[in-house]
Amino acid sequence: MDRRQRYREQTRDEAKRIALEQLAEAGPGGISVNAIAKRMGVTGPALYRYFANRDALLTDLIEDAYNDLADTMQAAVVHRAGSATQMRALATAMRAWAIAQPHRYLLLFGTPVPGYEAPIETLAAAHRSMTAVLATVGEDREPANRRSTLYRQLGAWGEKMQTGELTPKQLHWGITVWTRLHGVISLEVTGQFTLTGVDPELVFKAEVESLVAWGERG
Amino acid sequence: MDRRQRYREQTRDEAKRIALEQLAEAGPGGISVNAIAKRMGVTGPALYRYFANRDALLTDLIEDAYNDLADTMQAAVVHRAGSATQMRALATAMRAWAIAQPHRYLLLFGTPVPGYEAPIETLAAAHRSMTAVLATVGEDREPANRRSTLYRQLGAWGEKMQTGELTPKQLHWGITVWTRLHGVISLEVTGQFTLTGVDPELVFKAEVESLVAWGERG
DNA sequence: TACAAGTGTTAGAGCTTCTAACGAAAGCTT
DNA sequence: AAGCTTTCGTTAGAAGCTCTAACACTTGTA
Repeated sequence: MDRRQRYREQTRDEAKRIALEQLAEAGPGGISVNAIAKRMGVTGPALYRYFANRDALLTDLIEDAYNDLADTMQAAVVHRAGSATQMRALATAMRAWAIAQPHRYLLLFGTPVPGYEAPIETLAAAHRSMTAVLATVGEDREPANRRSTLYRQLGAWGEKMQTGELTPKQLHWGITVWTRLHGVISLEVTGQFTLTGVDPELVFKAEVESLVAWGERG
Repeated sequence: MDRRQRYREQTRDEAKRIALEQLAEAGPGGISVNAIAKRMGVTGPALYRYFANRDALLTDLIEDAYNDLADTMQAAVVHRAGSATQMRALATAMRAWAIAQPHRYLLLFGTPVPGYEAPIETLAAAHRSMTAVLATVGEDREPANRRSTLYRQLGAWGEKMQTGELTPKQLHWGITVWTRLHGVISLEVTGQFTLTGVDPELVFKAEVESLVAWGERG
């Protein structure tokens, strides 16, 4: 990494940092290349040497967020023993990440930014997230030999993901964990609980315990 | 309703209709007052006689969507007997509505449009949606007399909503139904299942059956 | 018939993304 | 060291956007 390249990285990072602030303040639509440049002390068109266009900047933000979330989830489950413990750690970490930066969570799971197509780079991050989820899966005490369409698709997915010895039932459980945690978190970060007066954290914790109880049944 | 007012309604409706097309094509950011006006055969500023500004137009779209979804859910559970049947009908209707117009579902539950604050008018719609969900709740065979914080908050919410004789446990179940259905639907409409090759409909149906089974246990 | 209300127009300020052309600085090669 | 190439920043400008102001025309009412 020579000098020029390092400087280039710094400029890109600073632009992204400011973009994240704008994102938090005014949503994805509030991110303006022009305004970022102004705050960096350069003119608007200068930034186009660093990002092909506004969409490219957004794509970078999304990729970073994917990786950051995957890191967080992975770190939460590693060095922990027992699927119940791992489940609680994973769930807590995931929600904490989302609550700390709702706009970033919504960048990943909210309204998709138009023109964005998940690039191959995010595949690795998605894979790491899912691996973290699958670490919380308990053992399959009575492997189902039912061969439904869903189980066949799950089997194919498992092979593609190289998940080792996990049964379709376990993979299905992983997806269920994912959808249920996301269900609560998503409604919380979009503010859908505020009208009810019910504390979303308590709802979330109850959902996690329900998952733990179900998981311990095998 | 005199002539002028009727004409005014028509103009507003046409503008909203075109806005929905733009929404489907390019997301919320793709909605342009100017472009709508041009397609209607008038100049840009003319539309500002009908909507105070772009945000007001978006707010109208959101309100309409809220009401439409509430109508759909309400219609799904009414004239049906048995909580399991009602649950399946509600879930199917909710998902069908979301899949048929993902952009509209995301207008409600995706990234919130900045500057939008849920007006009182949507309260009624939210209430009707929740009532539909609560219709699928089975009886509470052993009412918990546990007095946790969550149950106290649920109780207060129930009184505010005038839900009649529903116990906190039943209200909690209603919220759980809501978050779990939303969890799967939300990930489906944002395209998060596509990489897995697993059919979201099958995942959704499995989740519904899991809810039905849990509900029948009381 | 006269007046008021409603609806449309053009002009324009101020913002945006993004391209084109130009000048200056930094690094590499001979 | 001299010269060439790559990189980076500038200004100018096209084309779009939201939204306001001022003006004209049509419609409904007193």
